[in-house]
Amino acid sequence: MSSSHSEEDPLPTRSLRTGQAVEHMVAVLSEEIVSGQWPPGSRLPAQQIAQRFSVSRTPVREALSQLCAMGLAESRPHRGVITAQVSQADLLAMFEAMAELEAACARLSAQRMTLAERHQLSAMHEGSRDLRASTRSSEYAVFNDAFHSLIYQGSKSDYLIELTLSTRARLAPFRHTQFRVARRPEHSFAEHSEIVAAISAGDAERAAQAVRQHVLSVAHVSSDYVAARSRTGESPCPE
Amino acid sequence: MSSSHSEEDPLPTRSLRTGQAVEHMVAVLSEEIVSGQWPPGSRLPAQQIAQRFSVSRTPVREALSQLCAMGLAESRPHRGVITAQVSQADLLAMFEAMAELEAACARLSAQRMTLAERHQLSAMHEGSRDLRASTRSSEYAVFNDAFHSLIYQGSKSDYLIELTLSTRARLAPFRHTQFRVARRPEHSFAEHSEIVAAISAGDAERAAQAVRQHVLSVAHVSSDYVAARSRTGESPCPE
DNA sequence: CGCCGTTAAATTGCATGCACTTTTGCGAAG
DNA sequence: CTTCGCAAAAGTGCATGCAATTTAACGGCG
Repeated sequence: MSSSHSEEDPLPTRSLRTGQAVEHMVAVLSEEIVSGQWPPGSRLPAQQIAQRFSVSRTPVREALSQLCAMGLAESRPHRGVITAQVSQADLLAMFEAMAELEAACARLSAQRMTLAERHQLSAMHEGSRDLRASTRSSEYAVFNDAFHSLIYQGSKSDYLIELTLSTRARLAPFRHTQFRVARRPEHSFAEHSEIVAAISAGDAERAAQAVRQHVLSVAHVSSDYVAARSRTGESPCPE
Repeated sequence: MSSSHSEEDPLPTRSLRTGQAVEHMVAVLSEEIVSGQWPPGSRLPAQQIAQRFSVSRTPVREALSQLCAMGLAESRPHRGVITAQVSQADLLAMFEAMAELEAACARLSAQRMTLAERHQLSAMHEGSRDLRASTRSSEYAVFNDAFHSLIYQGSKSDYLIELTLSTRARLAPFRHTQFRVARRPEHSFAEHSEIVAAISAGDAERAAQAVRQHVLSVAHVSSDYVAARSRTGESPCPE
C-alpha cells in the first residue's frame, strides 16, 4: 500500500469491481489530506466526493467515518466533516506516544524474549550493516520495519503490539521520508546497536530508554521534514 | 428474507427517534457479549439482529462494525461476524498494556505537571481518605477515575491521553467490579500515595514504576474476578 | 469410498429514496 | 440597528433492493 498507488483511471473511477470503493477513497483522500491538498479545516462535501468517485453516499459515509477514526478528519454534529489539521505539535505528540509504546515493548522484550529471539534480533541488526550506506533508502526502511516489529513481538503482549502497530500505521505517512535525510541510516544503525545490546543483556530500563531516544530522534527528523515541506507549500499532482 | 415477512411496522416501539439505533444496539450487544450471554465464537447473525431491534441491515452493519473495532467481535472474510472471546490471558495483556500506558503518562506528568497540577493531584488524593472505608464502592470508583485522568492530562501528550482513555474504556466492563473486592480501596489508597509522592518529587522513573505496579495489581484483582465469574457460568436471562 | 464440479444459501457492498433534524440565510418586527 | 422567527438548504440515519462474491451443501464420477 506504499509507494506506487497507481490509479490508471483518468476519469472518475468506474470501479465497479465491487469491494474496494471505500478502501480506495480512504487511500486517496488520506493521501490528499496528509499532503495538504485539502486545507486543514476545510469541508469534505459528501455529495461532491460521491460524484467524484462515482459512488453513492453510503460508501462515502463509510470512508469519511474511517478518516475520522484515523484522526485525519473530524465530524461536527450537523455541520459536515472537515479535514483535521495535524499540526507539528500534534505530530510530535504522536511520536512521543510512539516512543513510549515502543519503549514499553522493548522493556517487556528485554524481560521476555527467548534466547532464540535475542539472537535473531542481533543477527538481523548485524545483517543491516551493509544497508547503512545503501543509496536505496527504501531498503533500509524495509529492514527497519522488520527490526522494530521483532521488538514488538518480543513483548508477548498482544494488545500492546496492536496499539503500537496501529500507531505506527497512523504515523506512516510522515515517516516514509525519514531515510532520505542525509546519513540517517548511519545514525539509526548506531542507535539500534545500543537497543540490541540492552535487550540482549536483559536490561529492561536501558532498553526502554534506548528505544525512547531512538524513536524521538526519528520524530525530530520527520517533523522537521514535514514542517519544512508544509512551509514550501507543496501540492504536486492533484490527481 | 422470505415472503412471509410482515411489511407492517406498527408493533415495534416507534423508536424512530432517529439517531440512536446504532448506539443502542452497540450498548445492548456489548453488554451481552461481555456478560457471556453470547458464547464466545458464536455467530452474530445480522439478519436476526435486524429483526430483533426492528431495524434494517444498514445500522446493524454499522453496529457490528463498531463491535469489531471495540474488540468484542471479529469479522471473518465472508463467514459472518462472530463474538470474540476475551480470555483471561487477553485480559491480562490488555491490563499490561494499560499499565505501560499509564506509566508513560505518569513519567511525563512527573516531568511536566505544573506546580498547580501537582497540588491538585495531591489535594484530590488527600480528599479521598474518607472514601477508603466507604461502603459505597461506586464513590471510590468515581474518585479513582478522576484521579487517574488527572495523571493522563498532566502528560500534556494528547495522543497518549487518547490511547490511554480508549484502552480504559475498553477495559471498563471488566474493571467496574474491582472495588467490590474486600479492602481494595485501602490498598488503592496506599498505592496512590506512592504515586503522588513520586510525581510531586518529579521522579519520573519512580512515578512510572509506581503506576505500573498499581495498575497491575488492579489487573490481578479484576482478572481473577472475571475468571471466577466465568467459571460459575452465569448466563441469566436470554431475553 | 473419496474427489470434484455444480448449485443453493449466506454475506457483502453499494444504489437509491425518504423522513427527520439542525443550520443558516433572510426578511420582518421591535 | 438589532433581534426574532421562518423557511430553504444541508446533513444524517435508516429502509429496501440488487448484484457480485464466496462459502458450503450436494450429487455424480472415478
